[in-house]
Amino acid sequence: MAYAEALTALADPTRRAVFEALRSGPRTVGEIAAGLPVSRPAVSQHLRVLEGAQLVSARQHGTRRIYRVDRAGLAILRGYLDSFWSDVLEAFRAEAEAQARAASEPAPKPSRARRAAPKRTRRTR
Amino acid sequence: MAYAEALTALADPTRRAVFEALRSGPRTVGEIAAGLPVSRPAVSQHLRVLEGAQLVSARQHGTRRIYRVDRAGLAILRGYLDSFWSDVLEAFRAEAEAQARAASEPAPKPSRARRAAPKRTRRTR
DNA sequence: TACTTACGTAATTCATGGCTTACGCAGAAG
DNA sequence: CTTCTGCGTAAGCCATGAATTACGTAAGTA
Repeated sequence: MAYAEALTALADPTRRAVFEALRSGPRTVGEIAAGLPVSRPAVSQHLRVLEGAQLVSARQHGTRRIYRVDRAGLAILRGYLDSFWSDVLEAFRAEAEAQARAASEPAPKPSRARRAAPKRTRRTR
Repeated sequence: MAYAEALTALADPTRRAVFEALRSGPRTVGEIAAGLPVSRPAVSQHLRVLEGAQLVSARQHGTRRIYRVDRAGLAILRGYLDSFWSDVLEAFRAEAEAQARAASEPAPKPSRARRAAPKRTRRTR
């Protein structure tokens, strides 16, 4: 379920901008903040979230922290989307096949019986 | 920039659950809501957001609306991550090469001059 | 025609979280 | 040792948005 953190992290536009700032290579916090319309502490907070999602990692170099993209979070996210993608393709295939099978059958009654009505449970909260 | 909407849409856990409910095939709004701890209107609102992100699409069938995964949004998202991934790999390669070049040089002075200090602009908002 | 089903939409409430300022701390520099 | 730089953290404010209830509507059904 690690992809959840990555998706949450990348949902915010500013945080995505922080992430994109590291796209072309490592940067310090100050460098990242200098290119964005938010304060440096805001960038620090975003970097913490990104780090928690394994999307970035940091190394201390003197008094400055150098952040870089961590491929782990990206790999997790790509893996999730890939599995979803293949599942969807499989579902499409199965659906098309079922439809083709139904078209070649005599249809027991022309009545509009689409689908067995699922058991309905009361939903309140 | 369409990937932004997709990321925003998939950031919410409930909305992700709605999306996942369509992973194995088309479903009606009521069916989706029956499997989730939220009300049916909530599911409707989530589906609207997902539709705006091109992650799902709907077809009317009598009185019910059948939602299914739209591959467009997924493709956009995967494309964004893929391009980011390759950029990151390229940045890593360039960095490793620069580091290897620096290691084989005489190093003009053992002083700790790491990097040219970037122009500092006041940042407040 | 009246009733029921399966929705979408509007209005409202309330929690999440993003941003700021203020502060503290480690490391380099003098 | 003192000063400055670069950064993380805390507290507080405020906007965004997720959920609910109430309502309206179109399409099947009796």
